[in-house]
Formats: sequence, C-alpha cells, structure tokens
Amino acid sequence: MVKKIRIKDIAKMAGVSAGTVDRVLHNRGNVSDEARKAVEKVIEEVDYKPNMHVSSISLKRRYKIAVTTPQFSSGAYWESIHNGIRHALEEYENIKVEYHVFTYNQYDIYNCREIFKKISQFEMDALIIGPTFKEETINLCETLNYRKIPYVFVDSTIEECSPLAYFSADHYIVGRLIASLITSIIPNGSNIGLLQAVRTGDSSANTTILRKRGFNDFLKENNCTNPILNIPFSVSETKDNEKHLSHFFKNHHNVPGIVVMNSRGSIVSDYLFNNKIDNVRMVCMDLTTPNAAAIKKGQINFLIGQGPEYQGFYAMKTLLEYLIFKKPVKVVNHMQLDILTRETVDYYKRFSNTLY
Amino acid sequence: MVKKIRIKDIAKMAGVSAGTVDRVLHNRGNVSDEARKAVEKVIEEVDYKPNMHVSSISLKRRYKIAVTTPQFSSGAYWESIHNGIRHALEEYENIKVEYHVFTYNQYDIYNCREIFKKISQFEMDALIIGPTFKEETINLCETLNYRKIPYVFVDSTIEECSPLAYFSADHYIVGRLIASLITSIIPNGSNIGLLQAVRTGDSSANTTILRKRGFNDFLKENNCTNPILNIPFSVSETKDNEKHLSHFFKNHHNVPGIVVMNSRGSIVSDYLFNNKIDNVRMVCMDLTTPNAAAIKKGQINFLIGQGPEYQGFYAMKTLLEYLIFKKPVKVVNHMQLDILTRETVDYYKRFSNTLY
DNA sequence: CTGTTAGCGCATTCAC
DNA sequence: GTGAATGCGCTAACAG
Repeated sequence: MVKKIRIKDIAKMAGVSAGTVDRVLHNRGNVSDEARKAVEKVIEEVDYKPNMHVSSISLKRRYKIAVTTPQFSSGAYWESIHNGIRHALEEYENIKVEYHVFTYNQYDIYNCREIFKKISQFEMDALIIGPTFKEETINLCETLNYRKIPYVFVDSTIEECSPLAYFSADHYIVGRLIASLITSIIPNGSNIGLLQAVRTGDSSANTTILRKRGFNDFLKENNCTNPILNIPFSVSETKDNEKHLSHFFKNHHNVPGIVVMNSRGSIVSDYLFNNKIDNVRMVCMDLTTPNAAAIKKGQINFLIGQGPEYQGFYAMKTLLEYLIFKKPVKVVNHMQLDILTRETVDYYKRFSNTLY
Repeated sequence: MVKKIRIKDIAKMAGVSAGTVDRVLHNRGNVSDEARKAVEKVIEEVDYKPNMHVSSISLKRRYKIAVTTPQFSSGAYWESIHNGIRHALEEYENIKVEYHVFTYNQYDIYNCREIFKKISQFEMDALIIGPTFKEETINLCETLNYRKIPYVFVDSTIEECSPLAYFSADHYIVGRLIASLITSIIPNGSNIGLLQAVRTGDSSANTTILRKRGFNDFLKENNCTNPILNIPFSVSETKDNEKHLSHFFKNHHNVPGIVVMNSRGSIVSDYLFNNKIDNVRMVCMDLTTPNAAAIKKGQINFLIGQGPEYQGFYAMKTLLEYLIFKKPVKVVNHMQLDILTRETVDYYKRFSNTLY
C-alpha cells in the first residue's frame, strides 16, 4: 500500500506552497519559471494523480457542454446515446455543468445546416457530435478547430475531422459480423435479402458504406455464393415501405435470410409477421424498443448492439476528465459489439439501475 | 436543477445538529428515539442521498473484507472475478479497506473445509463467496449468519443460504442459450456432443445442473430431436482428457456440433484442431485466455461470457456501499450474457484501460 | 444524549 | 509571484 501523494506533499518536496502547485497543475500562470520547473519535476517523479472525487467537490468553475445529434423518438437508438451522456453527468453530480442539446433533422440537410450554424456561434467549452451529413459536419468542425473548442464524435467518425476522440462501433467489423451471423444460420448459398436504405439528398451514410464493405468482404473471403437481393427501403418516408416490401416479396419467395444494417429491422420483421411469411431468419441492428419486442417474439434471430449508452457515457466522461483534469484521451474508442438473442435480450437493461 | 440537500439542511429541518443526523445515518446509537424519528422522517421526505465522494475522503474507519473463491491460474475465469473486485476497490481509492483472499482447491473437498473453517473464525466486516461445494458453503454461511457478517455470492448462488446479494448469470438461461445457438448452426436433428464433467467427490455443480436443465428444456420445447452424446471429461485430471476425447471420436464420426458448459472448451477445440477433425461447430463458455485464442482461430463459433469482471466489480461495490452508506441492495443480480464471435472478441478487453 | 469542531484533499481567493 | 486562509460536504472525536 503506497501512501497517497497529495498536493501538500508535492509542495513540500518542491520547496513551494500548495497554491503554487495548484497554479502549475492548472496552467493558471503567475508562477516563476523556476518554481514551475521544480514543481513539474516533482510531479513527474512521483507520478502525481489528483483525486478526482475530491477535486470535483471543491471545483467552482462551471462548464458548458453542447450535444448535437439527429432528432429521435422514445426508445430509438439516439435516445440511448443521450441517456449515456446524462448518466455520466450524474456520476459527476458535484461538477457544475450546464449542457445544451441541439438536435437536427437527419433527413433534412437544410435543417442540419441551420442548426450547425447556430452551434458554430454558440458559447461552449466542448461539443459532442453525432454526425450524419458529412460536408456539414466537416464545416462545423473547421469552425470548432478555429475556435479551439474540443469536440468528440459518437456513433461514427469522419476522417476529415480531428476530434479529441470518438466513440463508435467498428462499422467494418459490424458488416463482417452480420455476414458471419446470417450465413451461419441459413443454408449455404441461399438468398440473402439486404435492406437498402434510399436516402434523399445525402449520399449513403458513412457507417452504411463501411458496414457493406465488411459484409461483402466477409462473403468473398469465405467463398459464400449467396445472392444478395436488395430490398428498397426509405428511412424518411416510412409509409412507402409497406409498398416496397410487398413488391419485393411478391417477386421473391425463397429468401431464407434478411439482414438490416440500420436500426429499422422491426419494420421488416413486423411485415413478415403480419403477412405470415415464415422461415425467414433475420439479423438486425440496435436494441431499440421495437427491435427488442421483435426479437422477444422470435421474429429477429440476432440483434447487434453498438452500446449506444456507453458511447454517450464515455464521450461525456472523457470530455469532462479532459477539461477538468487534463486527463490524456485515447482518440479511437471502438465499443464492444453485443450480440443479442431472444434469450439474452432481457438482461441488457443498461443504466436502468445504478449499473454503469 | 434542484439544490443538493446536505446534512446541515437535514439537521436544520429536523431541529437537531449535524452530529445527530450523522449518528442516525450510521446507526451509531446515542440518539434519543424522538430525535431519531424526526431525522428519519426528514431523510425520507427529502430523499437524502449522501455525497459518496465526500464521505469517502472524511471516512476514518477501516473495513476488512474477505474473498473466497476457487484457486485459479492466469487468464482463467476466476481471475476475471478477482480483477473486477480489485477494480471496485480502485474506484473507492480513498476508503481504507484491507481485503483478504482465501482460495481453495475446488477439486479437493477437504481443502475447502479447511479453508472455510479458517474463514469462519476470521475477523471481518463482510465476505464475498465464489461457491463450489454446496454443503460446505451452507455450513460457512450458517456461521456467518450467526456472526451477523454479511456475505455476497459471485458466479452462482445457493438456495439454502441467505446472502445479502448475489451476482451471477442466470444459468438456466445460459443452458437455453447454448441450445438455441448450437441448433441454429448445425443441421436439424444432427448429433450434439455434450461435454460431461466428471467431478470427483462432489455431486455435479449447481450451475451445471441448471444449465443442463435449460438446455434440455429448450430442445424439448422446440421439438429438437438431436441426439445428445455425452463426452466424458475430467476437470481435475486433465491428462485423462486426451484419452477420453480420442475414445469418443473413434466411436463417433458424425458430430457436427459440440457444446461445452464449463470454461474448458479450448481443450476440446484444441483436440479437434490437432487431430484435423473439421466441420465441427462449437459453443463454449467464458472468455478465458485459451478460449479467446480458440475463437480467434475460428475453432469455436460462439463463446458465452458471464461478465465475471462485472460480477466481482458489483459484488464489491455493493458491499462497500451497503457497509458504508447503508445503501439498499438488490438481492438477485443477473449479469448480462455476452455472445462472442471471432469478429467481436477483440472488443471485449474489459477493465483493460480506465473503462469500467 | 447532544452540539461543536477539527480535519479529509483540493480549488480558489486574498493579502503580502 | 507567492503563501496562507477559507470552504466544499461529511465523519468522528470531544466536550458538555
């Protein structure tokens, strides 16, 4: 048991007072070069780690953190991310942080531009971004870089930006995983239906591209000859989907497996259920409320979770610890991928109690 | 934002001093019935939640917590549980707790008795138990009940005992999950090899019984006709297993699926690999180091994780919060079940960095 | 039995 | 530039 080193100890070792040590630790200036060097040397030597729990109670500063993500409804994927963010705030209950949420319509590029413009001018210490539109996000980030405001990504990242960190699934691996799961539960070489989101305005989202690449690579590498049948699908115009689906299934009767690379799997599984189309195995994404219901009824076989709560949680936590304690951050943070089945879905009530 | 309620506030509202409130909060006695009731009433009304971070720095008391589990080697299942326990201790770094580890030989009932006897007489505030031998554990718990020492279980529980809480997988569900997974990846009605641990001395472990029941129930409910072939296997006498396995596979050539309900799956997968037995799908338990290697090489298809780190982590955390803050505890705590594949296993490095 | 008070480790303000 | 002093919310020892 090594004795914990306190600021006072460092002060004594460096031959200065506690106040000076604190000034060095927080870059507050008003310290002679000589004193600063002495203190830094000791800190280095003893590998000083401040006690965060204590810091946070005496901290007087207020922090202002903004969050921007697509709009979402209750039980949806993005809601989980926000839950995680709030959960991190609860962990640091004594730190005074006001946090502002800016949601944009992910199907309306003009709305996104408008919101991002507001954010560009918003006064804040840091920003959490759930990106959708690539160009718009890049523009926003450029402003942030210029204003020296740190930002982190959740859900996915964008190559051209330079976030402090990002928290997301490894979407390429997600694609491989989907391929691996579906091919393991349907006959060799049989048809696979693939939900093909038709996005208006924007080109296909970055996450989808990566997932598809992973999906195709897996099939190729494993010599899978399964024909891939695209099922057209609209994320924004949900009323059209009934039509798309019925059209597809009128023309295709032998589709033992269907994969959905976005979180709307339950729309398909509901369609299958309502139209009494049996014997279709499904692999879908994300533990949304409707997907949870579908998997419990056995309509979805595997659901892949990206740990959205953890993405939000760690994004906020990392940001706070960076801002307050200058804690070094890891840039790339790939979340663990959860594979859920009918049997295990009930045990995934994250953050429901005091669990992290 | 509601203003945080402090002890001082409660004191004022109850018309007493902070000292009295503290005495009530910690059951320290020396409080008149009248004062106690007044304080308790206010605490109830305002739903007072102490600030743990602050408590922990001013706390002077030392706590002594013991842990007993089977002996384990590096990278084994039980090691993860201990890692989780230590991790919880790190989170409460400023609380002075000395913790003592007692490991016993899970294949030697006499050794277990000996160790448990020592523990019965050990001076401590609480105990974490990883149970194996049923009767011995029941005896130990009776002593603990008598001595009014709270204890929690990890890995599994024992009906006859009355722990403060337990943290384990729902083993019945584990069995169902195993059945569900293996039947989904092998042809209908084909043979399933089942590793049958032969334990010396003790009757089959409780967890195994539950898992088997779940396994069989699933098959029955889903009208699976797969013949189940038992593969004899010794957990204690590992040298014999080579013999057992080769004997089994000499007599059975058509076994497309094998399930292992304990953490020794890699022994089988290694045997298959070394003897060039292909086309066998495997579902195994627990992310041990050898199992991780086997799944990465594609020799195991699904690995089920019971979150041992979390079991240990929450066991210790719950215990500390109960002891120190009298925080109410939930008795039944079923961990989430992780399904790992070759693709996702790399993202399950829990507690490796500062992630929880 | 009860109220008062001195710390716990750290951030911050205020004289020097 | 610097050290000393104060306060954060809570525990525990100490007078009464």
